[in-house]
Amino acid sequence: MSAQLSLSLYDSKRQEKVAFTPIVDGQIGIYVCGPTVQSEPHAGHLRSALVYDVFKSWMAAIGYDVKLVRNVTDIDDKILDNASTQGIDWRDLAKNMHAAFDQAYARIGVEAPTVETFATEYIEQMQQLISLLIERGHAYQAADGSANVYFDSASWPAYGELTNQRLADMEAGEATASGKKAPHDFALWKAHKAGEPESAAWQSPWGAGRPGWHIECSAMSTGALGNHFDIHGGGLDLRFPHHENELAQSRAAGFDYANYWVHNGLVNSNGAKMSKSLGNFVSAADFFEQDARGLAIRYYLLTAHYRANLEYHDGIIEEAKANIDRIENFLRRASQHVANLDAGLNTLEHLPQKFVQQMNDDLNVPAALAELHETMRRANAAIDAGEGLAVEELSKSVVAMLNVLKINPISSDWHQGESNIDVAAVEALIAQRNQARADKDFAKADAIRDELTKLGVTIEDAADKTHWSVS
RNA sequence: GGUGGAGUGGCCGAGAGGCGAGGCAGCGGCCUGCAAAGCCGUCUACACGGGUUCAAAUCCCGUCUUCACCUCCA
Repeated sequence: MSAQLSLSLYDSKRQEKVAFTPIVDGQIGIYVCGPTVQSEPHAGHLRSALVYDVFKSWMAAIGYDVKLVRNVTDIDDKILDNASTQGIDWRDLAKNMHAAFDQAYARIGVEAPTVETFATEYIEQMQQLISLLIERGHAYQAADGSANVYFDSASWPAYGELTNQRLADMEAGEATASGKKAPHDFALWKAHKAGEPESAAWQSPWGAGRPGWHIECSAMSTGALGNHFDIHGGGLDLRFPHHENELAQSRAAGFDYANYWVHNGLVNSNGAKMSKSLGNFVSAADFFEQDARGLAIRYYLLTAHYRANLEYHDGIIEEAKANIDRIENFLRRASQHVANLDAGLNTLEHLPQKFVQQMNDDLNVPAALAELHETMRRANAAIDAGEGLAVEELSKSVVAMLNVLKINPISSDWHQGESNIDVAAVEALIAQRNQARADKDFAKADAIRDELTKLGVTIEDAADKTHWSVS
């Protein structure tokens, strides 16, 4: 039985872990809600993007042809507001923020999705979808004669099926505005408002305006993957109303839509969801200040299961760095015993069975990391015991696991960052120190080590030579 | 009020009826000129109260606490 047959996922709609079966054998189409490019990325954006990146690479590792579609919401109230506040064109704000996101993703090793869709490039499809919904009796133009078009939630009895809620039980919200029939009807098309830039309005059968948020995703996902696709993902906070509305309008339009829904947990700080008002907000920039290289950030973001919320506090990136150091130390040690360890080992044959099982079991990365550490421990012990065959096998397993998770510190993905260390000078000092050690002049040896420490150089005396690294 | 979660050792964090996940920090030891690295050991935890069972952190009932969503949110 091949590994790909045993992949299981927690489907948030069914609310249970289920065996995954693709629509087309050997292929997986995933749509995931990306960010609204209104301001700089934060810790949560990074985690979300990383989760689906790991999904994608794991599915590819076990033999699937994966098409990952991630959208960019580049037209939205907040974008217009923020641009207006900053006195710049909203399109420039969106473009700049999009670049900031891309850069942050790249720094933690998140690959570009197979396809990236932009809301502003799907206006045509959104309008067609809205027309279809009106035709089918599931949407209506506002009674006040404005260009607003709403989804008629009462016309769709299954509304609430994603999150197991009934309209009657939900909080009523404010009074209905702008010609809405019911409080939970949501905007498909929003009429252009006075004061908003002309560039943010598109002509439509209902009048000038712009799309509502939910319809964007229905149009982009089905546009890129077809009306029936495998997996829809996004942050836990998007389940309601965003995904519920997406599902309702897509089904009401006659689409099968997604077979599985997955939701990633949030990054919490002080036990609560980050927010600017609570003062527990962690930006991507805050992260990179602590780890310019990005690898420890990636490691940290992988330490919790993707569905669980992940706790952030000061020092936790340092802790992740300690793990990376341990991995790096191991690789340096192992490479003295095993040739070509840094070769592209990521095939299933080198992965421990337990690791494969854990990854297949709803992407249990923390448990897979436990297997990584366990294997490193055994490999270290084998090195101590001089068991060459075991050393080779275990070391290759370690490298294969690191490559699958893309946390291999010696991979070219993770350049050390620029350093102004004078290599020749460092090596000269080390040579002097080793001479002093040979002469048993330990006071001098220690003085040189202190000097190196001041330069930020950490040394390690092995049997044959002294290794050094920049901290 | 509704919906979905969570409470695990100093911290992070898996697991989910029996076999002490793992990491970080700490402590003891081996090794080493000393460090570092590594290994071994140690710290043996599952909110509370009942119940089921030969056996419960894991199942059942109840209680408490807490988070998310129902407004934009990854």
